[in-house]
Amino acid sequence: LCAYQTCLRLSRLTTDEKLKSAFAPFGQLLEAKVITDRVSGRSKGFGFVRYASLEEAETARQEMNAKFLDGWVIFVDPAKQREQKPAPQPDTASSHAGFTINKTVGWCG
DNA sequence: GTTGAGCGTT
Repeated sequence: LCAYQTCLRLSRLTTDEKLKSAFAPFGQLLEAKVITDRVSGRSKGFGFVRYASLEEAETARQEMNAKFLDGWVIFVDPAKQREQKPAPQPDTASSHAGFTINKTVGWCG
């Protein structure tokens, strides 16, 4: 992975600009987004920020965790990937030696 | 004008 995502629990008054301006000086902010409700179009009360390296995310976490933002103490936590990995199922093809038919796996070209 | 233990529209 080339980026570290961070989940933020913040005030409803906080917007993307406030989030970006609040977490920008701590590192290279690749993405700063406040989750808003699709129906009401207002903030859900949390957002996400993505940094280019881990130390930047750690610095932002240590500097902005449990700090005041828009009159509200926010929480900074590592976020889970939105794209969860498909399932790293172990291939049992090589386990059954002898019964393995020539399965075409790994044809990248 | 509302708020808090958790996770998002590409």
